[in-house]
Amino acid sequence: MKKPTTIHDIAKMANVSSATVSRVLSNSSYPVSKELKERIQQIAKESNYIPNMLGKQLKKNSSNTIGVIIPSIVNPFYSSVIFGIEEVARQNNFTVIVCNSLQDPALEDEYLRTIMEKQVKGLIISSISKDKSQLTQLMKLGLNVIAIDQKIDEDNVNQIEFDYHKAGYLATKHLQEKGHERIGYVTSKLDRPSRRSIHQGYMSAMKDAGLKPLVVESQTEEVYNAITEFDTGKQLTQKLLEHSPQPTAIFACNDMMAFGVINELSQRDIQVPEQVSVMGFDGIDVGQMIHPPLTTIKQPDYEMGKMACKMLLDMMQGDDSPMFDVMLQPKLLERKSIRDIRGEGK
Amino acid sequence: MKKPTTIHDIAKMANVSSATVSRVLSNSSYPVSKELKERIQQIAKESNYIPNMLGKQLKKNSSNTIGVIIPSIVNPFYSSVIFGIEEVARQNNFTVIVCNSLQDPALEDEYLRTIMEKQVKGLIISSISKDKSQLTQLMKLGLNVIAIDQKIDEDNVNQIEFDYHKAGYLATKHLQEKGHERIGYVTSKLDRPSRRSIHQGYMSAMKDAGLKPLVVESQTEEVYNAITEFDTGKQLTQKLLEHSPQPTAIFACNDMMAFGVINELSQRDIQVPEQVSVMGFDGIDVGQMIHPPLTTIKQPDYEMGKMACKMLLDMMQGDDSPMFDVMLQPKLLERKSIRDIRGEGK
DNA sequence: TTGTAGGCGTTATCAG
DNA sequence: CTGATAACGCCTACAA
Repeated sequence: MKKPTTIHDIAKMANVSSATVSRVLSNSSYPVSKELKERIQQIAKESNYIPNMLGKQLKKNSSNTIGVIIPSIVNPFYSSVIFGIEEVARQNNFTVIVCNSLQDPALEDEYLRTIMEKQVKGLIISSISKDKSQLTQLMKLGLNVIAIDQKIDEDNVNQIEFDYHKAGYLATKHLQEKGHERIGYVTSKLDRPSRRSIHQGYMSAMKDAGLKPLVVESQTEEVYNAITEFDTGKQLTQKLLEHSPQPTAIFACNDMMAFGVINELSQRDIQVPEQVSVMGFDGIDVGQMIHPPLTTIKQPDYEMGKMACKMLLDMMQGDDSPMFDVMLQPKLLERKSIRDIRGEGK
Repeated sequence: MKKPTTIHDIAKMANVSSATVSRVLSNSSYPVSKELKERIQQIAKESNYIPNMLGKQLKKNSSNTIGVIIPSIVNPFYSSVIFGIEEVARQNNFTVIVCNSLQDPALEDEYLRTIMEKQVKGLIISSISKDKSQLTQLMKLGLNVIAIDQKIDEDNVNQIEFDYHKAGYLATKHLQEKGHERIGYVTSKLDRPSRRSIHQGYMSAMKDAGLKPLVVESQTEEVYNAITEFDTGKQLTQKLLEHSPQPTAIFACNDMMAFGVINELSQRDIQVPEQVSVMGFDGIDVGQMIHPPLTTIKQPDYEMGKMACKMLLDMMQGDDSPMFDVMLQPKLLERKSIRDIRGEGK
């Protein structure tokens, strides 16, 4: 395991100065005679030269790296986002550092620190912590920030959000259009802006249609966990069914929960969608593999990742054309878990 | 956006040399008087000093970063692995760079290159490319490598694998113990060692029990994609059902495919598990949310990530205690998709 | 077109 | 205990 070759080594071998080698090997526009250029490239190849980015980056004071802080990569929603980010990053010769904050503000801060130390100049974050003081301070030191999913109300932070309100509205509206009037909404704790927005979307749609809302909210705070969501879905369904008259449709705040809803209904021999319709939220793949395939709302997660990364790179290039926040629009994935009950006695 | 403070700035403010500042701020064991130490720490804090790792790392020639190359982070199996890796990495002040190779050897090589350039000294890889020449060359240059999931037959590469063979055996055996004799195996293309091992496990178990194997293999090569697996499951089930007498149990090479199997059976009004039992493979969360909950084989993915990272860090510390390859053992998750048919006329 | 030399921020060696 | 000073690998005025 000998020392790696540097531009100086190559300079010696070629009997030129290291400056010239640098100019050739870094594809500088600086003029170098063709003959020399080729010789140097040749030698570099033969000696398996690998540039040391630390040197380069120290000099340039930037690291061709972007940081991504999200609650948990295990949440398929976020892994799609990252997938999009990573794709764009790679195309631009950037590298991605992934950080799972686990919804823990302390961890989030710790990661922010490491990111700064590593001279990362761009960050995509779905932040959960209330206190944005560290973040704003770091921005003053030159950190470019794009907030995804969870809004950050600070100047110079560009947002790229989902239109949760519209999504909630859209889902509810769709159920109404299929003739449903008693539509229940089951949701995990309304302790995050995104969840509150969906809820509000539901409320607006009900109000606009002159219908009485029926909401059941879970009180347990939890870190993302598929099974928990599922169980919550079951429990909330139980509660919901205590109401009389029973709803003809149930809208769940995420797909896992919708699975729970369907499961609970089946266990009580209530047919979906014959007796009760179910609307999900998220559009995860398995939704189309269950029975009945789940009608749901799809948020463009992968696209969010790509767009976030593009915006971030623009921002870092000091592209001073003004930036705008983006609100990504939801899409209805119509499958088979909702029944059209128009024109029926019910 | 002014220049960041360096140890020199702090040195000036404290009227000491930058050497002393370095010794204090890097927690060196080098003796510094208590009084000075405190003063420097104080000033560092007041001036919001953030160390520049590029400088440090250039000097030390290492980057406190590990690289992870996997086919795709969208595959929940790999996102669990990464989750485990990231956790251990963080605890040891390491940072993780994630690379999606998309099963493309060219991309894999590209990533390897960037990783080396960034002076990353440790790599965890699930490699898909046949040609390991670049990898071995990089190892000579000091790259520490742990291979996960996909075996790499090179010296100095430590393996941490799943026991796919045993897993396949275990699954088949379980079906047999429930009285099944005509057990079909549906699998995606047997073009990877892992898949071949499961298949062989199945074959051994059938042979040991004196039963005739019944295998249907997909011929399409594909990148990981949940829906594709599902559809493949459906198609292969169709084929399988053409055989007579029909199997009483179907074992699928992954859970998504098992979902497809179940779906196809339901569509043909074949009850699971009453008429045909189904065994999955992977243990993804949603398996317990479908109907019937899927009996399956769980590979310890998260643990694999943790272990891989621990081993890698040991390796990088030049811990010269000999390393051993690890074979992680599968576990049967018994749920409701398999029926006990012992003592029946069938 | 090429070379020289200084510096990016940090640590380590060697004197004081 | 503290301080100069020389690296680490690369880039870039500036000079030739």
